Amino acid sequence: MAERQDPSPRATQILAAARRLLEDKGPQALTMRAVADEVGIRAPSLYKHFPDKAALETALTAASLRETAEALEAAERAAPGSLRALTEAYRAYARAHPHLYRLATDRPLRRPALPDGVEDRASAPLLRAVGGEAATARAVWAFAHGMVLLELDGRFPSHADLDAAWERGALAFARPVP
Amino acid sequence: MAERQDPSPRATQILAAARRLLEDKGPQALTMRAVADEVGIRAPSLYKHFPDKAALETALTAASLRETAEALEAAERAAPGSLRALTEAYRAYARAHPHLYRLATDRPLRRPALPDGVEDRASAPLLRAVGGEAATARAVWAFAHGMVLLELDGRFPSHADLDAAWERGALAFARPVP
DNA sequence: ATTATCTATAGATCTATAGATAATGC
DNA sequence: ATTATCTATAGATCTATAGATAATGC
Repeated sequence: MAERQDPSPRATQILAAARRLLEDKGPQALTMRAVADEVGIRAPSLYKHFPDKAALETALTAASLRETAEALEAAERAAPGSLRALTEAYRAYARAHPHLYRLATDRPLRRPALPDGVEDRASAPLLRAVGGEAATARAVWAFAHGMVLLELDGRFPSHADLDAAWERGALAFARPVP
Repeated sequence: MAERQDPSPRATQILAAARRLLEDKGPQALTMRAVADEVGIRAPSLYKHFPDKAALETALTAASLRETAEALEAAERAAPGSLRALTEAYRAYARAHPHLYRLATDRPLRRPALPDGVEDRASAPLLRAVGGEAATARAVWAFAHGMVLLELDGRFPSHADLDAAWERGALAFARPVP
């Protein structure tokens, strides 16, 4: 679903404050009160601009998916057809915005409240890189998502060579199914 | 780190109640009050058996990792060397215990409080199935983790053929790196 | 003696609404 | 007129500790 209308300057400001809080201090710091403080108004006033906290989170999710799409599109332009370039770009975006990445990807999506096409746009470069094989694109997506989460959570042994694991995955999916 | 001692019957009972709550109603239902209610005591009494809520969660995490290891070992026995059998078993365990799986895998680990070797035990069957290539084992692990989370969260399109994606991943990592 | 349990409660928060007041736009 | 903002507050919870009391084990 498309954005109903241009967001007001205040709404934009609120969203920026929410993003700052989330990115700097994590999801537990993203409270309506803290957002209001950051903007310089009282918490109840936020409800004139967003119906509830979930709406704020959905807007942040949409922004993150859009930026992921942009990062992948840029990687595709720089190295057309390279799966490795896409996984590198995906990893770099997630590491640069860990909390935002998690908010956007590590839970169910409120699809009806998202702008039209943002999901498709984010997955399109990957799908092109694997020659349109949907099953392969989904497998690569899962691989990259899993790598990012395990990496962010420190779940790999500290001595693990993560570059090698990323490389191995990109390589495994690069060759067409025999 | 090994369990300091045999858990008391009460501690076992508390853990079972916590698990029931988590599995049946999700993480937000796992409160000290609810656990106590389930056991039939008052919340403050729980603290005679577990130092805090985190200790309870860590015990649940350890149980989940142990069960995952057991499921993978069983799959390995049934179909030695089959990567596909392992990913199937992994998926089946996660789907049978979605909330427990998430608690155990989708966040940082309190390693010092875990029983010795439980992490290694869970990853060993995978490592064996890929001929001891650590990078490949980590890539497969990430793939499986990502698939499970995306599946549990309903992030794939509803028409997506998830069996095909799982199959594609197992196939991609089954052939040795060229 | 020691341990488990209980009552009472501290101490923190959160999201969101109601209703009044001030500011802005026609 | 309409919109944004404010104060006040409802209504929910949570985790965890203090200190008293009951039950159990030597």
